[in-house]
Amino acid sequence: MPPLLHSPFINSKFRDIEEEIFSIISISTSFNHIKQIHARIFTLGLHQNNFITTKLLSLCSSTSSINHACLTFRHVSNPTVGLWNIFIRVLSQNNLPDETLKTYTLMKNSQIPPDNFTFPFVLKACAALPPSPPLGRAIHGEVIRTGFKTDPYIHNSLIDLYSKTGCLKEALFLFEGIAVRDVVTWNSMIAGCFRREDVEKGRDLFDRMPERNVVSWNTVIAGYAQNGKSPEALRLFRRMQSEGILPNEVTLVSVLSACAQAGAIGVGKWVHRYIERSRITLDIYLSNCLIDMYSKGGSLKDAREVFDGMIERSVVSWNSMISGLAMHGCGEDAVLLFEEMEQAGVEPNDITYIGVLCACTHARLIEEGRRYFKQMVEHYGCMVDLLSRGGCVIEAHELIKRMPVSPDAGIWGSLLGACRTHGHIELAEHAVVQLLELEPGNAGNYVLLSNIYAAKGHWDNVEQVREKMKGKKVQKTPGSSSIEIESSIHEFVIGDKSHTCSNEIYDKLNELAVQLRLAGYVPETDSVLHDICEEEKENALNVHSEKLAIAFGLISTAPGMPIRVIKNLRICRDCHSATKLLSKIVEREIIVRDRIRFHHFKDGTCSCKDFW
DNA sequence: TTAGGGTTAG
Repeated sequence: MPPLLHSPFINSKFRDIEEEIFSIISISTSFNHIKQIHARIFTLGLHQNNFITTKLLSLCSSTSSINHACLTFRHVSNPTVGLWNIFIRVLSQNNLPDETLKTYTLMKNSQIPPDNFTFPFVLKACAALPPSPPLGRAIHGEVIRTGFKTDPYIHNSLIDLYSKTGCLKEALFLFEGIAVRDVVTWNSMIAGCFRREDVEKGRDLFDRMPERNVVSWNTVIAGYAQNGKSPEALRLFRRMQSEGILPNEVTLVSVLSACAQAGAIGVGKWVHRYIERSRITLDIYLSNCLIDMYSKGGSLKDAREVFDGMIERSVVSWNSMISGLAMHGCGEDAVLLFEEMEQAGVEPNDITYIGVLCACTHARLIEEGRRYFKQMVEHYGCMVDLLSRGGCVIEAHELIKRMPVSPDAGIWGSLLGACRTHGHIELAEHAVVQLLELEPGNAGNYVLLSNIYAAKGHWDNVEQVREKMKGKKVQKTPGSSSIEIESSIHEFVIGDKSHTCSNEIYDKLNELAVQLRLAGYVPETDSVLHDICEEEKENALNVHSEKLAIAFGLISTAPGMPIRVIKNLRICRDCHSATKLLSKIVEREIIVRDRIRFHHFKDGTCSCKDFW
């Protein structure tokens, strides 16, 4: 890089020294430039110059040269309130809440009273700190004492603070309490509602707001996506487009995340093409989302293409690709990629380890799993899952007992799931007792226990569990399956007759049932929870949501086209064996994504090799 | 100089 300050062009053009420095700062882009400029400022004795220091601090901020910003600020003997504010802004915007608050205290100790520009950044820092409610309230008190509570920026910052720290009531109180609300006020409040999972309230505000900008749309689309309501997120995205609002990078990140959740690869591909032909930068967030969308949509090849094409990768990029490979049963490739990641010097985090252990679980790499586990003692939960699903239920339980920390619900859940597969009633009851203490409202735990009793024919116990569920007002998550046809998501629940093509779907199902029987299919009725007769059990199995989605897929797509179905829970054993046979009968590849992994059914077999 | 929206997991 050429030395900026010795450029004859610059020296001759700017006689006035202050103006020269200012011009150089305005064209500088790197830390190297800053060092040169700073040396010159010192030589010329300009380090007390407020105007120049202000510009230099802003440059430090935009190049993330925080240590240099501290150095610069420390050399000013009597900083003005404006300079304090800029320094506080640099710290706050660079995600250093502790330093921000320390500097704020230092400012007050130097007898410089804060002004309306100080508080927004101090409040932002409060929102980023864990013990923030009391701290935030203390600063709120100072805002009131100093008479700034009506400042619109500060008011918005307070709403944002309370909504980010879980005090939605306080945020709403402030929101309701002002006469003039700008678009930021509304956006902050809506984001707060979605963050606290109050989707209805967030939507109500969004519908009522007088004027919306791209951030408003992004907030509500992200809100739905993050609350697991991807079809609504995608609907809003379509509405946003029909209203002529141009999406930006942030919009598309949430849209892709919704596509990944819903397995909507058609919409996802459209977004990918949109990015390529628009002015949107394919940044690291977007690339990561594309990887996730393609792997969850069933196209590992496209995911890998995006990953391989990335110039810069974050830990999230590696995690998404590793989990993608694991999800598709490519355990060895996932492990290889993990090793590549370590060689690239990227520090793995807990999510990486979860991905790697999942890869070992799905590919039966028990020994490798044990080896990696030694590197990740804190990830006991995954190890319990690996052992449990591999059939080593007792060993898994022993491991839980040996754990140096209290096992969480996930660990007991893994053990319970394995007990179901391997029929360990006593251990299952033990796991349920632990689980119900940790998460009394989770219906899944009751359902698993009930399934174990049902599989063993202990109907009295099934009834007891059902009564307990009723008594505690626990509701089971209904199983549902969805399929994307021409960019629309069609969702089915068990016995669903609400679809407009319902008659055709049931005709197809009946036709398939006959073909299945002829091919030697025997229903696995122990997948049915209820205490009903065998024939009724068969009927209940026939109308499972995944079967409805597959039947709809068959009648809505051309012969030979693959069928992709997304299920919110695990695929049941009966649907698994029926789908294997179906893939052969109808000569189609059927790809089912369940809650944990993919099943690629082809020519009568499944990629999971009946182990999942 | 001043506020709001983004990715990966069992």
